[in-house]
Amino acid sequence: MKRYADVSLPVNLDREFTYLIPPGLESAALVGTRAVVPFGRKYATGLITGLPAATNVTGLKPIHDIIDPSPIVSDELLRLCRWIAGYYLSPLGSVLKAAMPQGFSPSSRRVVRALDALTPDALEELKKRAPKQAEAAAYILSKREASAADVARKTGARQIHALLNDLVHAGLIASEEQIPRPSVKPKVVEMVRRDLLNPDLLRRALDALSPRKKKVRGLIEHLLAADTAPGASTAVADLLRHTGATLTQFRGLVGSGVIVTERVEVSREQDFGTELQTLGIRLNDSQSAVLAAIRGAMERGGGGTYLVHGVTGSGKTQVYIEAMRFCLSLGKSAIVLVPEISLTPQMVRRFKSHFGADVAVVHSRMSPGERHDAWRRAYRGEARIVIGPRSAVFAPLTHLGLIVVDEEHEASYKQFDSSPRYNARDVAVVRGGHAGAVVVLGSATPSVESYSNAEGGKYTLLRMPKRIDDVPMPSIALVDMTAERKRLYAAAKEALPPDQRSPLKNFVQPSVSGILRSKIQERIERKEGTILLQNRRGFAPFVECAECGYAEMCDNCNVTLTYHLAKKHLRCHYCGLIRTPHILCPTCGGTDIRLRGIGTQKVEEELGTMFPGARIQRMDMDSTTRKGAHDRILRSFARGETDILLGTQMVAKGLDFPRVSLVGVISADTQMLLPDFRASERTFQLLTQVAGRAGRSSILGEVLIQTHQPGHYTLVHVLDHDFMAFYEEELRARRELAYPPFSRLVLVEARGPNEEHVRDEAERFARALREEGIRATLLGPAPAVISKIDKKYRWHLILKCLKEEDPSGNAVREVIHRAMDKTAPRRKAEVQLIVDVDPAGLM
DNA sequence: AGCACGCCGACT
DNA sequence: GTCGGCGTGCTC
Repeated sequence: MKRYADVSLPVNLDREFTYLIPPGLESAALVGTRAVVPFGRKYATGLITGLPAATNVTGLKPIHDIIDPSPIVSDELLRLCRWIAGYYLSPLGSVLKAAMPQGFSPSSRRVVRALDALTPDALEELKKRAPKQAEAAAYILSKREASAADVARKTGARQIHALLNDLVHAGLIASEEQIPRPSVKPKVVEMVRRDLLNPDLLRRALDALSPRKKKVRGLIEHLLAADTAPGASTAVADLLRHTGATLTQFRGLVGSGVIVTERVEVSREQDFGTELQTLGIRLNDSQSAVLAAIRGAMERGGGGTYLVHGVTGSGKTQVYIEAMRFCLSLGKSAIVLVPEISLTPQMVRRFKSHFGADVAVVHSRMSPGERHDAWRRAYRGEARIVIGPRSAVFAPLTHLGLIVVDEEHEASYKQFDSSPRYNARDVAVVRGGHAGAVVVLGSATPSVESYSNAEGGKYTLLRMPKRIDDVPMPSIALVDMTAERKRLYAAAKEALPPDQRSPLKNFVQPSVSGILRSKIQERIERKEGTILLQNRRGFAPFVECAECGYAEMCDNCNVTLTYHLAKKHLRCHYCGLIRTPHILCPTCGGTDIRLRGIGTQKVEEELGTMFPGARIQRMDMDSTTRKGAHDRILRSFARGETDILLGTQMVAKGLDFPRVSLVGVISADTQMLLPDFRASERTFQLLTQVAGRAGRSSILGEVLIQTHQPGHYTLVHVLDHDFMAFYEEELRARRELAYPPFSRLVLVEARGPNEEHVRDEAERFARALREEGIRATLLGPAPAVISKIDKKYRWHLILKCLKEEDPSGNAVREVIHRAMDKTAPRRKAEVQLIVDVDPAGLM
């Protein structure tokens, strides 16, 4: 029998702890089960990650309890989590936390109780000596029992534990650690098994009842009349609601043995409804070829990664569905990763219509209970397909045969805001490798990294160059907004009497050009749909004084505030700050405060004046906050009740509406010119995606992109639908500057409220890296592009290591590790040091 | 990450 | 003495 267990705890500590396995828990303490263990002064829940035969640590504490009857993390998943911890330089505990649903690792809470010695007299006495303690004691006395957190909140005490300890030592209160039961429990419903009912018993009970007990008689009659097919059952709650009988009456019948009930676990996942399955779908030649390659790989069973480069409208989803169907037929399970933004009810219905209850969907709007249930259905093998955003890569499925990563280029696969900062696409490739599952990365605009992996032979490239039903690619044209501006300006001057033709001060160019305007007008008349993309929400992203150039800035962040029309206020898109705009310029007292730049709300307003009577719908984060709003907007557009769908990148992803014949891009210049090495790639992807929304049926699609940079290579290649040309040109630029895929990037960020301390930490870390002999180019440390967010200053240090020098990146990670250990001791508490391996962006 | 512990200064 | 506000070190 093993006597020791290594436990990984969900704390930001980069190591595991060894515990004794007490008698009685020997058979329960398995790798992959959760253990409740004493940790410091508290109890914490961690995962058993190993059962070492021996240890040289002394003073071991025993495991307090084992939660799970069997492992909830398989060896395969644990190995994956270990890989993530190593590759992304994050503690295993935080990886496991990300891999499990919320609330799976409860820790104890301190609860204090008033003792008899705590009398009103004693309280009076205490008040003179220690007012703060007295305040806490009074609260505890009034409640008899309270959590330390409650006492802290009520009294505002900073060092609550020290204070409570004093009260404990004075013999006034008692203190203990309470371990909460897991907060989410399976939802259990009591059911009446109608197929197990005994009609004779029911009839006898009915005869014995007085005729006045109408409700109970109704209940029994209802059961007698009911369907008795095998497995037929009714929830007790439904039965009572239906018949009007009370629970007490029902319990009476159960007590006398007339009715038998059973408790059944049910899922809280909401029903999205299903769409009628499109019958008789025939795959075209390239779809069939791609499917055949994937099926072949699954049959061989050796795994492998496939990059499916299929143009927009080439029918990638149908290929995924057929691959999944084949995967299930082999008795294996599948994961489908989808960017959060395209996990629309429309998409969910599509998958559900094919696979029904075999699918568990996870998404960000689900409650903890719903997530828990989806996880459980996958864990128990009831759902063999899990669809979700990046965290779905951790789905607790066994016999994994297929992982699909849809829109593999999407930045949302990379977790950037908390540890572990992993990229789910890359984790999927590794998981597939471990599990022998086939990994399919799909995109119309593959990431430069993935495409180069395919070229280098790491992935197998599969192409789908044509749209289904041979629908032609839309025609794309650029609108030169600088030329347009000159023309409009000249025309405006022309309209004035010759003696007044001095430079026009208040000339404002509309955000919709003349040509785009007339194309929209045509669509409205023909009752076809128009999609307009403007990837900035709000009304105006800058508010400026025309006289001195002052711009309204956020108090907490180094960014301009965006003006929002509905509430007529300024909002920070980084920290959420809201305030009213100045009426007079706070620096020069100027009166000419202008709303500059273009947000979706501004375009919406302009469209309203341009096309009176047109039905315009705006779709962005502000208009889709309410649950179901997203679905409502799209449905209305699909039914032709909306003429123009205007929005941020939400309108670019995965929508499929045959009636759309025109796509307009108001401007992509700001995004294209961002100081980030991926700015061009992002822009190419977004524009190609949105262009793909146009012309999916017999109507020829048309796309207009407005720009001040008509010669930019990104736009030129979007025009030509030429991914390869863009890729080649982008790759040249990346090679020149040694950016990925030629190098590996690690972004180190120091963050904190004191800029000097932040800079010191960044510099100290850079020194430590050099001392440890880092073999990489160091850029910085320097203030980040956005040098302050939420009152915290940010300094960046970028590590660029050539793949030729350190192909696996292990050497560099090793050095970073040592530098972290070296610099951790004297680090200022308020300064955070964040290490981001393979960052999505450098801003 | 919590939390304890120790040290300091302010307050009384 | 109490009460905050640090920095430092530990958690099997």
